[in-house]
Amino acid sequence: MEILIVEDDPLHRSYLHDAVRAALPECDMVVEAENGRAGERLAREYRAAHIVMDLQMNERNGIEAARTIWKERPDTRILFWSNYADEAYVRGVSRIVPEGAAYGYVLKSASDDRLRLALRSIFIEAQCVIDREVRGLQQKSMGSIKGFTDAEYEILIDIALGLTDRTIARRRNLSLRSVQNRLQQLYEKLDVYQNPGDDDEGRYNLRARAVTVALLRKLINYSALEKAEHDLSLWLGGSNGPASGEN
Amino acid sequence: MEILIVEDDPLHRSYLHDAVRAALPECDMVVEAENGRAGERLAREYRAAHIVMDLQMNERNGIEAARTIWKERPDTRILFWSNYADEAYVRGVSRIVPEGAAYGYVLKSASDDRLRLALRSIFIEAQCVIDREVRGLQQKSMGSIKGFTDAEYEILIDIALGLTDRTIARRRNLSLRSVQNRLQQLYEKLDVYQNPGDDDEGRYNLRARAVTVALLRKLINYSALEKAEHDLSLWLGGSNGPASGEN
DNA sequence: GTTAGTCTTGCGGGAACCCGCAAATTTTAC
DNA sequence: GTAAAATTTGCGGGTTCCCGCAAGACTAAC
Repeated sequence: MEILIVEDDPLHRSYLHDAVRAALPECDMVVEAENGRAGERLAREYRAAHIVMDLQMNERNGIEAARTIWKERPDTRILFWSNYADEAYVRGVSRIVPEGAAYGYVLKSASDDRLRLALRSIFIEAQCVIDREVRGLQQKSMGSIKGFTDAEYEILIDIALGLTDRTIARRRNLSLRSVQNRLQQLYEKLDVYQNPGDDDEGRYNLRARAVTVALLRKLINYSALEKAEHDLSLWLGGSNGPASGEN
Repeated sequence: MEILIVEDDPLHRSYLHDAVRAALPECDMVVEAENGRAGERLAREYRAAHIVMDLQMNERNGIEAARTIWKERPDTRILFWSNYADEAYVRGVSRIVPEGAAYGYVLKSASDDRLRLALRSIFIEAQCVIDREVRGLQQKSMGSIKGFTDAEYEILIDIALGLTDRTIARRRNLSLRSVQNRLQQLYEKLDVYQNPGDDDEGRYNLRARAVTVALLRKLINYSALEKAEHDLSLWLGGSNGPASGEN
């Protein structure tokens, strides 16, 4: 069995290496990559079926890398090992995991034991392992309570990018008013309206405020913005006519 | 000689510990803290004169911690050891370093040797050591070329927080029009105006766009926002009349 | 089908934003 | 000192944003 490690921090990389060796004696080869781009390349080169990698890397972040890897081999098993449980990451991951694929999401703060267990569960048993805290977010983001709709998340991204209502309307194929409706909906969910009990003042610019609140709540983060910016430039460049099937 | 290490990642902490032991044989005691708050407490407890710490920690980030530590003992020598060279961090640090204090700023990507040298320079020679890349940013942020004025940075923060023009005017003791002037100035420097050669469309909401561009350029980042949000709530709470001598 | 619910769209208006213009003020330079 | 440069402020208006109201459209359940 071979395992590919994708992690930019040398210390964490060697820690992971040791952990893999210890947890999986049946593993006879460990390959390391120090960023997403190298990770993709090595995954292709070695036909890697077992990968453990960080989200948040410089050259190419984990979500991007995982997406192309899974596009080429949907049965690859990937364990995400990340510092944070930002909703942006969790949403990003569960957006790209293929049907029926085995994957895991473990926080770096987890104990050695927890990591060991996750490694064995995924790579031996082909079983999904998702950290408790992450699990919580997943529930929220998907379904029932207090979660953000895809529509709401989408428009959040759009105003975070700094688009005007009109541009958003064009991009999402909506009328101007619909865009504004979604915005109001978003403002409500983010609870951006200042407590009117106060003075009439202390007012916020709702649009800008929404973005900040989302950032502070970790609904979006730097890499989500980075990706969104990239998608946007594609859309702008690509004869902004028919919506390219960006999912 | 005693040294206090403030770093939340256990791996990095123990690496630092080893590095300190190796670089400074004259050091006879190493104390560790796992976040900014604990760092402040231990610094007070041990009257620490030599500290090496991370920026970006959960409980209380490095800049906050350094500020209170330096407020109590301005001659404390602090080596900042950080992952990133965001302008937000660099600006934040150089904003709080006391007159004549010795400090350092080394990136985690630096070699063992570079770290060793920095440790000795600061704690033995009382000499400032700032990483090349960081140095570049510092120049820019301070002085001559392409840098952002304090005024510009200030208003950037304000719109990032989602304040209206009127609220900003009140907060900074300016007229409405002056605020808008500063905004235009900021838009210009951030180069937010879309290329007019294109279609008449693709237009941005300048205010929101400015914030995103600043984030992507790492002029501001999560912890800067967090601090700004905190300052804002102080100002809002504190009978938003006379500007409290913040900073 | 009908009924209720959500989503979309248009209209209209008040508020906020963006900004050119020009006068008043402060800062800087010599 | 005086001149030049940068900031601040007011006015005015074009644009965009925020949103209440109300009429279609589409879905879901019975």
